[in-house]
Amino acid sequence: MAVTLRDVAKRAGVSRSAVSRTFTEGASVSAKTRAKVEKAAIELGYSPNALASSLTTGRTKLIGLVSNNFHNPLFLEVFDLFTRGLQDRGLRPLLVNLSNETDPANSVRMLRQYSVDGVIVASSTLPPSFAEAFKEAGVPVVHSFGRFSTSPNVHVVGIDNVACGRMAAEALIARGYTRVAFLGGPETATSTQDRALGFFAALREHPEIEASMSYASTYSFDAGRVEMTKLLMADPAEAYFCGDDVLSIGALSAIEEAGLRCPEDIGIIGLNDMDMARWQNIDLTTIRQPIAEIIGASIDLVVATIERPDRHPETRLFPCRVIERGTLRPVP
Amino acid sequence: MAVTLRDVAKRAGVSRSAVSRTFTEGASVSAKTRAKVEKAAIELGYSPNALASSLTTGRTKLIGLVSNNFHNPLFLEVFDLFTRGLQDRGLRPLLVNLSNETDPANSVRMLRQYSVDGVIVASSTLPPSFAEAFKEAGVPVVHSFGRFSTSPNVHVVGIDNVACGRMAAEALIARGYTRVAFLGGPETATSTQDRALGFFAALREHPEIEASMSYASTYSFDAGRVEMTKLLMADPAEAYFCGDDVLSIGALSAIEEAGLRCPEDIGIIGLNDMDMARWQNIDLTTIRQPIAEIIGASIDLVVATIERPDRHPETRLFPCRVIERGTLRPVP
DNA sequence: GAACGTTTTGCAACCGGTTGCAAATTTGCC
DNA sequence: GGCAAATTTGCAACCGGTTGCAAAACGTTC
Repeated sequence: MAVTLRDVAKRAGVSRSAVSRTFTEGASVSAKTRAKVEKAAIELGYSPNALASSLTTGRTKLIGLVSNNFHNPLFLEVFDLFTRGLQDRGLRPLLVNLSNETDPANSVRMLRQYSVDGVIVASSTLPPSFAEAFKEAGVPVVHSFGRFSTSPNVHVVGIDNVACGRMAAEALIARGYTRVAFLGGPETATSTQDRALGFFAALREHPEIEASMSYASTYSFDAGRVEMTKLLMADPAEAYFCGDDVLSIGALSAIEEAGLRCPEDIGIIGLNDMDMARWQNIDLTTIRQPIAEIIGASIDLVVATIERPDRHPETRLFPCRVIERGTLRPVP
Repeated sequence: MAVTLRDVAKRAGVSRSAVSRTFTEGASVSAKTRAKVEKAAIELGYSPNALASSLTTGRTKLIGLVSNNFHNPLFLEVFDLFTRGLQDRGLRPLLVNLSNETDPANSVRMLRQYSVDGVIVASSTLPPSFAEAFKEAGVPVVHSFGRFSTSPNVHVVGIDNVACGRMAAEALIARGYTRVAFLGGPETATSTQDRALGFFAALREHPEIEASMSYASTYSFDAGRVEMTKLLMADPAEAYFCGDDVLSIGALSAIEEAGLRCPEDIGIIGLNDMDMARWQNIDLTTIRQPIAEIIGASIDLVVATIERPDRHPETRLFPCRVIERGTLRPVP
């Protein structure tokens, strides 16, 4: 069925090497044989077997794309950008859905079996050790949306979540809120931990402001709604920094359901600026995370690491900024 | 760096064949050598190279997952289910993002280079010819969410869009609307064409009901909002069947923006029942498309076709049903 | 212990490519 | 046309596995 190198060689009347060389960049072939080979290849509908060649070259152009975020609409944008970015560089994404798994062993084994050239871990909830497991197995790896560290063991690309927490606090303070709160994602998510850190650090400089904190069980609409409903029954704060946009939207829904209005009764600021945040019926004030830049840098970094595996681990952080929309009252 | 069959064989003091056989299901190895080999394999951290073995076995366990829907939140659910479903069967998804490409030639070539065992085309907008190109290239293929045909050339799994259009019309009629309309997706999408067909077929049996139609430029929030805004400026219908949920949400936003209420002033019924449709601040009445079943069947079918490539093309359709929520007035 | 049937084993060829090397061809120059 | 240098070519070995086949080892039975 499949047409191979040998078939083309026979038809073109040349050796197999000649055929191989016409399909390898920068190999030594005369114009004449190249023409013969190309003609035969087209006639037979030949295209080289990438996996067979990987055996000798050691490169598959396969990149493992590992994620556990298949319920946050932001990640559709993330997958879109990753797949397009990889394709543009001639690389192929092998997608791994972690679901509830947190042990890297299986993923490492599987991706090594497929000899991926590199791995991108795209998750803001997995611990650094997850990506490190790939490094230990000798697989070039980049942790996208991962936890910032000054002395990282693996490449990390993302944002400074501590700074974002601080930025959120300052945005609330600037708008004159005096009773604020952080409604975080899951307590175990590194992103939530860091955002809380920054949020409360900023507030420590403003002792006059009352602050509290609670956790949603996941980064999801339902969890945000449930948690906010609970908060509304007690004595809610004037404004909330929500762990991310989808959590914010859940909270907004709870507020509306309770017959309250946003921002008149309660303010909300999210984080991510996912596509949906600008939908007019949501119109969420949020902190933009520059995902296109993060993803571009992640791909660049994994490619660079494939070329020089001993490259020193690096952290690349991108600045975030507040996107002013309709869920916080304006700065006075 | 990488540890190979030969290393394990040497350490275990057996032939390479013996090692290969201990890792192949149902091969003939004595308990004694198996134990020796496994011990050596663990000590060296060996796991077999899936791509090398694919050379002789002809199976890579790689499945091409091709889609052009990276902006519709429904497809995050779709990718989640596909990746999990494939993983559960020991298969690996190689993701292809079509973006604006409609010519299958590139995808076919690329996926053949990677010797995928099969391909799943997940799209409700691509024409049947797209999936057929894979079949012609000898690659087992299933078109998920594809156009229903009584004499298909390739396997199709999805819903009967004509029947859904009819169901939508009947739902509106049953609720006493007398001026209705279809706000479709892009005119070229097969799903929109078929839904329109069914919608107007049902209305032909009710000549007393006024009906009209328009197209949104894409299946997206913005397109739905823009189109509905335009419609509201003229003389809008009492109720709209929108091409899908995300279009519906855009339309809802436009309605709200115009100071109108739903369902009091205008009714909306969507299609898909994506996760977001049940969010309380959206609460969209819609027609549920059973995506988990569709995806499960698609995987089963591609696996079956890999085993018997000459399998006769088949259409598997799953029934849809109306999910009653808050954007249509109740049945009297 | 011999004869026989079963398992298990290793050899060697193969899957579809790549690549170092030496031989063959071409090119440039006088 | 002759010669040296440069380019192109094919051979053969290899990448990391699998597998048909014949030989070797094993287990039974008498």
